[in-house]
Amino acid sequence: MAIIVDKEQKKRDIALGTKQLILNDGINNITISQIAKAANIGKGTVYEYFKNKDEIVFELVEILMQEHNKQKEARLNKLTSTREKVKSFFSFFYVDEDKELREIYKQFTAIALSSINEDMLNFQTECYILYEKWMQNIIDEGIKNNELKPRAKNLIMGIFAFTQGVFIMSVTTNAIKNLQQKIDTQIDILFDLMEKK
Amino acid sequence: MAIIVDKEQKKRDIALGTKQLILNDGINNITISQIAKAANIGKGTVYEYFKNKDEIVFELVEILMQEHNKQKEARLNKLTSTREKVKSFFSFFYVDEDKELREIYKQFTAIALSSINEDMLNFQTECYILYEKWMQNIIDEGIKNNELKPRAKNLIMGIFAFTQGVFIMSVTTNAIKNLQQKIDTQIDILFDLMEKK
Amino acid sequence: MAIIVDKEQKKRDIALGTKQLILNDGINNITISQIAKAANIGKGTVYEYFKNKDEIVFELVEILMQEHNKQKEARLNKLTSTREKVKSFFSFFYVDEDKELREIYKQFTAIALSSINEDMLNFQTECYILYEKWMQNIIDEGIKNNELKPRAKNLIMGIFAFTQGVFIMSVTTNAIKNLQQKIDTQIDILFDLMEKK
Amino acid sequence: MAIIVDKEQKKRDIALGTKQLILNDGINNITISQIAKAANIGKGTVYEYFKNKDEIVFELVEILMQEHNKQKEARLNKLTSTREKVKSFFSFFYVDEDKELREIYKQFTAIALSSINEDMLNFQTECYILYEKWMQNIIDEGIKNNELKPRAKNLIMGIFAFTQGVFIMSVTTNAIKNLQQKIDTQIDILFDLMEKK
DNA sequence: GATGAATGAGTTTTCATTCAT
DNA sequence: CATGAATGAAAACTCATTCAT
Repeated sequence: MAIIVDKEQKKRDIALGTKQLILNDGINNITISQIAKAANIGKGTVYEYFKNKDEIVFELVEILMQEHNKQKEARLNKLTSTREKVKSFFSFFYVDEDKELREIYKQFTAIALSSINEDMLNFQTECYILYEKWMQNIIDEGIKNNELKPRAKNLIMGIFAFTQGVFIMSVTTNAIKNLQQKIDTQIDILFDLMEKK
Repeated sequence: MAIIVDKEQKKRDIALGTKQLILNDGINNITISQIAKAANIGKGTVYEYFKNKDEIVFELVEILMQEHNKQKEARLNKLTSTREKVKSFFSFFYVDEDKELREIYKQFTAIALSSINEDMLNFQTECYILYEKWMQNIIDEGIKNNELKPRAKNLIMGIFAFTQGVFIMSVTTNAIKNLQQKIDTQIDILFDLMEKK
Repeated sequence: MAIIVDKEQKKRDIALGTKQLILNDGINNITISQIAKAANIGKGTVYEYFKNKDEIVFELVEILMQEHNKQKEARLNKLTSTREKVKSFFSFFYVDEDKELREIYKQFTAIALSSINEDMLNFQTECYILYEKWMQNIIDEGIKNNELKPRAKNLIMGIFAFTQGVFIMSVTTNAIKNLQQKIDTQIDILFDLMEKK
Repeated sequence: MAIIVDKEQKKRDIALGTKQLILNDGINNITISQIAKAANIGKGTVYEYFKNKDEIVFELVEILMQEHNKQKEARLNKLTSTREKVKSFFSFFYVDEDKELREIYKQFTAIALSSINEDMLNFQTECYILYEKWMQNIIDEGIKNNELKPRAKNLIMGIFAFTQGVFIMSVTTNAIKNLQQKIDTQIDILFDLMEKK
């Protein structure tokens, strides 16, 4: 039992050691040698834990995602109004605190777009479902509190696609100057439709 | 006298020859050797026309984009209602006719996300501005025809981000089952708000 | 006849156009393309005049050498004392005026050391003989003028080897700080032995 | 445990394997492939030990230099008269025993002349300083033994430049027929001035 | 289990030379 | 005569993966 825990921990250590490497050089430009060195292990040992480089990145993203979700929850718990909660929810795309994860998310999305595989597809799907449910609960609570009209539920989901899209556009063009404002405005428009006056 | 070659045409030919290669194997998996073979020229000749592989992909995307825009215009001209025009405008993301360009667009976006450079940034920005103006004109016409309320203009622009985002989600997750319906529904919601009854 | 002259002139033009290229990038790093462009002719045309790159360098060195010798003669004619004439003779190795030719001489010597051929050998031999005779004449004149003892002739020739050697050392090590002083001192030592008091 | 390899020894082996290759084909005409084959290793392995071809040549020159210096010392120890010691010291430039090193020295000098770098400059400087000190000691001993006049020290150093220069001339021209005689004569002239009668 | 030395297939890139016009 | 487009051989270099210890 203890050994299994150790093995899991070592996988995490290797993956986490890769984080700075990715941030500095980009996923496509790092080598197994660098990963091994960053984790203070031999090159061959990397293969004891991962089948290939993509798996390491995958492990890293999973770890960071979990971490991020904990922080997200903590941040959300500090807020009371539903509007603020929703804004905080999507602040991932612009807030300085999430800069590193955002960079890795960008690179991970690039991989997903150019060479998706079953595992990544399932992982991304699970993530999406998790966030959708999470958002669902926030909205439900707002309805229960008499903050929002019941039909709010139907309107809010498009915001996922919008934020994702406007983020991609902000990264790949010069046309989106103030991302936070763009996202917040969109949320405000929706809430003006959804809130009970 | 020396052989006179239309350098621009030859660049186009090489780039177009690369298209099937990219569709089959993906940008990251093709070599200059393959590109040369596909264009029926020597490896060295490729370098007479392009500094590196990325430039070829760039050239190809530019050519296909121009082609696509001509077809887009033709399709739009056949339609009369603004609603249908807008739907047609964003049908790029699901219509079978644009499948190939969509695949290349995906891969190009992947490059943009993982290693953007000045040229790509400018190109993508120009594209975005072009499409925004185009859409602007469609809406303006709808307003002029008394089809739409004047404030329609302000509402429609978020649709770019939405379609982009929902497309990415449809490709990277299993959660988006019917992309066309998702996009059309969103457009319908907006038009129900914008149309004069 | 006129055509032959033209052809010779064109050869000279091509070679001279190569000079700046060599000074900037080094003989090993310039291409036929660059040479053709510098001479404002086509790449194929270069081959009408030269069999290969080495021949161009060769032609250039011959031209510059002739030019240099004219200037050398002019400089020497301005001087009266034999000692000053000898110093001026070897000032090639340090004087700012000859900097460019010195750089090309360096690179030419490098070629000679790594891959000498019959033609280069003959050319270098002729150069050496020319300079030896020239120096001979200077010394003879000094003897005729009763400036030098008759046996001076036997002593002076080692100076060729010395200057050549100390120049190579000044270029390939940090140990030779003041090349002019080193050369002049050596000449002074010899003249103190050779001059009639 | 992993295979333990004496990395330094392996570097030496690779470099030494390159020696015959250089002697046969010249530094500029050998490839990494050839070097790998000569050392009975894979191409990639070469890069585990050296960053590029120049480094290998460098390593080889350092090894051969050390070897040479040991032999030089042995030869010198067998001699008693200072004159003979000095002649032996510079016999490197003509003696058959040092033919191979001389060829490599030639090619190394060619590299130094055409594309010197910090490391080569420092190496060559160190070599020069070493030999200068060595010669210094030989002369000092001659003075202590009452063989030479004390001022001998000042005269002898020019011999380095002379031998270097006359060697270069013997290689790049046909004008130097008997190199050994030229060098020995020069040394004799100096000793006639320096020796106590 | 862990290691890291060894590998060689695979890729990019260069450029002197040719030759059809 | 002049050209410059086309070439492909040849070279450097990379790196994921293997495997003997």
